[in-house]
Amino acid sequence: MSGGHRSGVLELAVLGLLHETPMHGYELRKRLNAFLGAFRAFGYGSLYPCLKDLLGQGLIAEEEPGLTGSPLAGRRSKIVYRLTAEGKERLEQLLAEPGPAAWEDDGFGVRFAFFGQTRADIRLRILEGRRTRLEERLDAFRAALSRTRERLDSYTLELHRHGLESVEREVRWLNELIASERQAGGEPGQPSPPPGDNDTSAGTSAS
Amino acid sequence: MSGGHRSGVLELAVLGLLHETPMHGYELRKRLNAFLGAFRAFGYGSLYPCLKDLLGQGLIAEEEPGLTGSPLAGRRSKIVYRLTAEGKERLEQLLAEPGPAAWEDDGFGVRFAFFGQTRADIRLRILEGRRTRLEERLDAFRAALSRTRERLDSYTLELHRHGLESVEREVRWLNELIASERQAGGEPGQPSPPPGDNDTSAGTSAS
DNA sequence: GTTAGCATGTAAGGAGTTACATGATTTT
DNA sequence: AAAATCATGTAACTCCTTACATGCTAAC
Repeated sequence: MSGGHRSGVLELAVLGLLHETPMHGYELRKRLNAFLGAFRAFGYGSLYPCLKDLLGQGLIAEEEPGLTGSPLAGRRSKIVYRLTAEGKERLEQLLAEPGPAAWEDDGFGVRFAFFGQTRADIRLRILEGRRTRLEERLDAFRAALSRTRERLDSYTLELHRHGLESVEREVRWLNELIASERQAGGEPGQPSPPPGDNDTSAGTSAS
Repeated sequence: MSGGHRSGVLELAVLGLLHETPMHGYELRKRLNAFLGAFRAFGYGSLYPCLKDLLGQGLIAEEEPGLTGSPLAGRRSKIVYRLTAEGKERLEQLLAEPGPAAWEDDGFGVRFAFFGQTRADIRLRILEGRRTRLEERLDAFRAALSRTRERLDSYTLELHRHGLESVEREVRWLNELIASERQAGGEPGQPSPPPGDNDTSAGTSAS
């Protein structure tokens, strides 16, 4: 009934950021790109339609500055959005969602970035799901590689080797995170005990 | 004049694969996904429209089995495509194209996979372009990070740290490849002297 | 002779991107 | 008051994905 529901990374990221504090679109976009940083970036052409959509779904609302009867209330140039109760509910649902969405590159990335707002047991489930996903990918890939090995030239092989190594690297990273999560205690309900990551000796991951 | 020109990764990959040998669509798709492997995958819904399009542009052609007058010539169930002369030209143009397309994640990936068909000087230019691109990304990212550092929780920071490390890793990889290319001699015109990659001691990239 | 997998396609739509258009506010 | 940049939006388009529809061919 309200426009096509934009179910991607953006919706989640917007809800997550607005959960921390209300903001207007322009600022939201900057925070967004600082937040997702390395692995994703959005333009206004994506953000504003998304906001419109979320507004239509009642997940966010325009913040009323409390001057309904005031003579200046006609049209302000900044529109500050805040998360509604429904929005908060939806955010929690999205963050906890078990499906494949949470293991895909993008979906995992956003969810990880919001781990600070996520329950410990769900964090663990997402990390493990992601690891499983990557290991499946590795298996499928290695199988495919051994099937077609002789038909590929050395550049292609080098590309694949590098890709493989990157994925293996991420698996090791996940293993460390999972261990760290487990060690930090399994009590659910804790919003965010940060990973035990202050040691300055972590530059070289030996072996 | 002919359908919307699909200027993405797919077109290039299809042309590149058909340059090696003629194939029908089904096989092409398998080869495609084995070839791009880790970093990209396509379905028939992408491939067949692309073939149609390339056909319309005269870059590929259906292979005639030479029985125009034969009674069985009505409709075969396998359609084998081959690269035309125009297609070969376009392939070379795309592989050599200097623009940003060659430094983007996907564009770079395909081009690298086809380095075996690429002139040495162009290989070098692409590798260096990609490196520059990544270094710009690193700079922008580190700058953004130091600007907003205190507003991010430890999970977000961890995500960024990992992303940064991945990019730094790719830069090191590129550096090795560039050195290897330079060492293999700057004579242009050589289609594919493989990177000096037969040493079995390369398993651990120390430091 | 029917399941399994080869082989070719199309229609609808999702998720953003690019380019453009426009007004409000601050800086110089 | 001109320039910069903050702020909001839209229309068109890109490029690919999903789901579906359909015949052929080989195996059991």
